[in-house]
Amino acid sequence: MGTKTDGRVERGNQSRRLILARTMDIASVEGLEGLSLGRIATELKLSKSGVFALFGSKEELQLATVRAAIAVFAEHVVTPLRDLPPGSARAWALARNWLAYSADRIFEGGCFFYAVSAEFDARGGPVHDAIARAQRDWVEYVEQTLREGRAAGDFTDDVDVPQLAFEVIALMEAANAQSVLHGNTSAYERAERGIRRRLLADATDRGRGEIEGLPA
Amino acid sequence: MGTKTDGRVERGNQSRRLILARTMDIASVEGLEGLSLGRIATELKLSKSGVFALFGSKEELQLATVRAAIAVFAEHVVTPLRDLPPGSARAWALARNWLAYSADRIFEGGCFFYAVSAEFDARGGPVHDAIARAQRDWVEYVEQTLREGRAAGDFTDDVDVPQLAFEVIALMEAANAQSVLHGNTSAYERAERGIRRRLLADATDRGRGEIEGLPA
DNA sequence: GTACTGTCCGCACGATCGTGCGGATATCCC
DNA sequence: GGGATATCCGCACGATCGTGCGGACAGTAC
Repeated sequence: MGTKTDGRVERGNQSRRLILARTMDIASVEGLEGLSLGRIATELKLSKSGVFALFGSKEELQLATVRAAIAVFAEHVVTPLRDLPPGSARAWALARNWLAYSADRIFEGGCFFYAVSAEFDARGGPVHDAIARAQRDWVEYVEQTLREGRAAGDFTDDVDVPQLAFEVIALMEAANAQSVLHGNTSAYERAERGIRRRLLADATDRGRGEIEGLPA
Repeated sequence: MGTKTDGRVERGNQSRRLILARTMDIASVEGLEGLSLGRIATELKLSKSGVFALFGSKEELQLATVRAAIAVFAEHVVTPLRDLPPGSARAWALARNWLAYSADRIFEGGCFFYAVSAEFDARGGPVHDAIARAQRDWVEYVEQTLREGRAAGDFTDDVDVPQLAFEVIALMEAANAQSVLHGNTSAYERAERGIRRRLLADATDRGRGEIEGLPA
């Protein structure tokens, strides 16, 4: 449909995008509760009530920030795999993408979801639910990637996919946590080595070759 | 020295203990920034200025909370190992203690340090430093345990101790994270299985026997 | 043109925050 | 006994918080 773009709405969307770009970075460092309408307005030279009006409530701003972060995450970690065929090499690339996403500080405070998951994990409410859903979707995606790799003959038939996904994700998040907390990058190498070995442990000869043929 | 107990400071210490018992639980759920003097005073039926006076500042209260949590952590995870000789069985017991410490919700929001590390990892200041120090000490303790296990002949001579410690800790924290976020306990079994397998991978025949002889 | 709608602002509100001060009370030292 | 010290309180302060209201302004629909 040639829905004419409403100039007013478009201007609002631009403001929303500007705000969310900032709130994602703030939340990755200080958490979603650290967001304050007054502070955001001051930093971006907007009025507090203007920021408020664009989202309706603080909670809605937090939810919008989570949704925006999901899009950024997907863009950096998932989308680049677009053209890779299923297999162990794809799983390996997924892990490397994630480590790069964390190490490159796409979000100022490292992985956005590590920060906000720990903040909201033990609470209730819509924000917790949105984060929990995102985390579940991510686990599901990793498991899906591994299952496809098994179907392609790169992982053994009796591989425990949820177990393998759990361990791979654990190593990734630990690398992010240690790196952000101590400001060093050695954890990424450890995670990479651990993940590589863990994938190889459940790989078939074919799957092993797919991984080992790639640059370390 | 027969330092007579001053009734005044003893009373103060009792109040401090009462307060810290509450702040540790609050912080494990809502973070150290979620602590508010007014709220604590109301919950414990104290005056806000009284709570304030006992710690001097909010930051000092946060630091005292971290110190108290370190003591609780050590009591549940480290102290029970007192009588176990060095070896792979000791390392395995350490991991199981940690998983029990998390699963039993010694702190209301799961592992205290997972919550506050994620909260303060990307910030500066004394609280960040205290948390980072605690984390470093913990990693150091795990590595020490593994080194002693190697010296006892339970792990291979060429075991990469920091790498092994990193992976074991990663699995523990991932179990805590997933369990608290989603309210299920299956992650603990996954972590246990993963840690067991990971320890066995670097164990000698002797070390393997030590672990496998124990109840699963 | 008029009527409507969405963005954005200025201003004010009640609540809560961390902190400081003065004093009441209890305990210790001499 | 008197003087010092530590706990704990009531009260008030300035700051910041999320939220609501009324209006200025711009773009849309007719």
